[in-house]
Amino acid sequence: MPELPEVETTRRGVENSVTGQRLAGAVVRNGRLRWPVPSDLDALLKGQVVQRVWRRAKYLIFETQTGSLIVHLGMSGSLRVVSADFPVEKHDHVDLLIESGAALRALRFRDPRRFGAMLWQPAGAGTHPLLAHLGPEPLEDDFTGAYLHAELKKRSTAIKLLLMDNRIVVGVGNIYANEALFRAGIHPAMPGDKLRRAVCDRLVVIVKETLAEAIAAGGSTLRDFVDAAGKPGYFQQNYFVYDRSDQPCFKCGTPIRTTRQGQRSTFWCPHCQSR
DNA sequence: CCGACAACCTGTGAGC
DNA sequence: TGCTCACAGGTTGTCG
Repeated sequence: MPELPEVETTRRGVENSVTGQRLAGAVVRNGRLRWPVPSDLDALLKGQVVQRVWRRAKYLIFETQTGSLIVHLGMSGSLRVVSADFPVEKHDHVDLLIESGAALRALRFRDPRRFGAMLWQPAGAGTHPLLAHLGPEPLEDDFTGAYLHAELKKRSTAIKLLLMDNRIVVGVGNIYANEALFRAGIHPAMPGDKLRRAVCDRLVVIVKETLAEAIAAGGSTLRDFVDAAGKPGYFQQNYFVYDRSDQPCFKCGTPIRTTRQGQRSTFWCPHCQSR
């Protein structure tokens, strides 16, 4: 489920419910995620006030006075604000308990595949090894055509794999790598060092636009998902190429082709993405 | 340093 | 229906 737009939508959906709130602790039903959830999570969080909720790459960071809780949604994770007595379902592995007057609420972490993570970092979260060596945020001003061109010059790997390499830029997952390359007219197998500066300028703008559009769409269709009793929805998205193998390209009608790169599915239009 | 790929885990849909 | 297989939005770790 989560690419960067969903993670950012989740952040926006939960931040008002937890910022400035005191935590009553945590309930860990299954701590066997990507890495073990700290066994003393309840004690670590009890009494802490959440000062802000921010995002770095696809990590959500709940900052308190004594440290930061780092949350990753993996492939299938979600976070919702529910009443603490709301019935627990099969893959609801962790509740972060939020004191809010008389009613106890929970920030409930669900993750069927358990590729997600929940880690504690006593100092600033930026010093955590997982966050220490990440490339720029795609939506920030330091992700520029000049920067991308300089990075790609060193590499002959296929551009799609480089776009998904978090040392170069974070937060571009499989869907948006496919979509951005279609929009930019770039063949996904093009070696990185073959992209001219002007093409990099254009690709950077397109990556930003593609992610920003998805965040806007997620925000509009998932507005109340944190309060909903049902499972969180996934925003309706008209993909140009993703998951459209053999279907006609929306621009030229040529059947969309599919292959694998780096053990991930790649979709492209052989006519529109000639270079 | 780089690239290739195995691994973590459950659910779902296609095909037989 | 039920079985088996391939694949799924991510990322780390290991190997050559």
